[in-house]
Amino acid sequence: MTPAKKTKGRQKIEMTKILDEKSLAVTFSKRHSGLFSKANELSTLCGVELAIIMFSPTKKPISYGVPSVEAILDRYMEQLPPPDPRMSQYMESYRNASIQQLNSELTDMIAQTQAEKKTGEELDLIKKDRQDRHWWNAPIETLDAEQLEKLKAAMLELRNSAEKQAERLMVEAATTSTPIIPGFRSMGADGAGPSN
Amino acid sequence: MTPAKKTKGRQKIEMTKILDEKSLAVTFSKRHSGLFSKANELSTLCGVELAIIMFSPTKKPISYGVPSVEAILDRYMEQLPPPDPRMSQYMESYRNASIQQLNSELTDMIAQTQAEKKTGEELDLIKKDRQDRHWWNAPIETLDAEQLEKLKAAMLELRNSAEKQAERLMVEAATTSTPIIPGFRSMGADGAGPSN
DNA sequence: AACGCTATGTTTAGGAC
DNA sequence: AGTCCTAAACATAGCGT
Repeated sequence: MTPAKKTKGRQKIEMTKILDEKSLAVTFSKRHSGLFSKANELSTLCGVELAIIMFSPTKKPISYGVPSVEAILDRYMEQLPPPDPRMSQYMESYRNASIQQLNSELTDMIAQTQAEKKTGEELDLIKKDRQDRHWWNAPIETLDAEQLEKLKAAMLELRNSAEKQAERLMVEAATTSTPIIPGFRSMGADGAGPSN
Repeated sequence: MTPAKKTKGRQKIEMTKILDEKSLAVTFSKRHSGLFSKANELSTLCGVELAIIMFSPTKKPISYGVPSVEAILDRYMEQLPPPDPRMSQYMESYRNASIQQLNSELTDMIAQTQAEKKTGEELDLIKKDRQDRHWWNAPIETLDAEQLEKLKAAMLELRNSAEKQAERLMVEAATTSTPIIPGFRSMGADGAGPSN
């Protein structure tokens, strides 16, 4: 007998550009989310940091990144050409001084986030006592996993935008003949200025 | 009769970080190439330009890009999110926590910059050519005392923009709903992108 | 454009080289 | 780390909503 199949099921398709605009849109929609899903799995399974940037058929930029696209891009570009020695000199002191510390705090927080997830139920009890405060205003210990994720993401964003800002500003400082802050002379501690 | 299966076939695995270092390496190897393969298919089927950048478990950078990673990154860089002008009372505690620390360390670094200035002489000796495909890679001719002066100003600027960035990010983190796929960012989803 | 559906194509865990 | 193998898990084409 014939089971009378309801659909044709998945059909094999040729691996060339889809011409029909309609089905191209559908395929892109399905496959791009599939790709992101795969990326997410790879990231969580292997603890890997990655970023995907693409431009849809309608030229719209779509991106996915763990911990963030910016973080990956910055890290990727850092290791390409050996930057100017002077640049690394200042960036290094910058990183070693402030950013790295912020980074280590984040690392601890991230580790803590993992732990919190597992014992997430205990947190519900603690939360009740602190509801008069905004979540990010509360001690880390009282935040639930979701909130910690947001905070973590925010701080990671902050760290990377700070790094990027620093790079941009320092390049400007070194290449621009126009003062970044018109009228700015020096800061209190210095008072030296262009001494030589 | 028992068909006596030769293998267990594909087994379902838990979607958490793989602990066993051996199988993690294997899984990464298989899945990362699988991901690239999917990316390639998406690219050819839909004529889409995309780039994937990742850092392997051994921290090695691996990338895939059509037509090239650089092309995608450059194009992506051109559209950046505008800062959020409205700030609020939410930042009070955050300032007092992280930014304040960043601030003080920035101050220390600026002081350190003063010391660096003394060795500014040798900077003139270093003049190397290199590619400057990215803005922050632009050649830096010299870093004389006057430019160091500007650098300090830039540092102060950095501190300010870091605060503003922090405010924006924290507000976003506090108001944004949890994404289905952590880390997913579509230009249409967050409303920040200028799109085409 | 997103979601549901089913049948089928594709990927991959586990194991062996 | 790459390749081959099997069988089960998973992704998705084509269709309807």
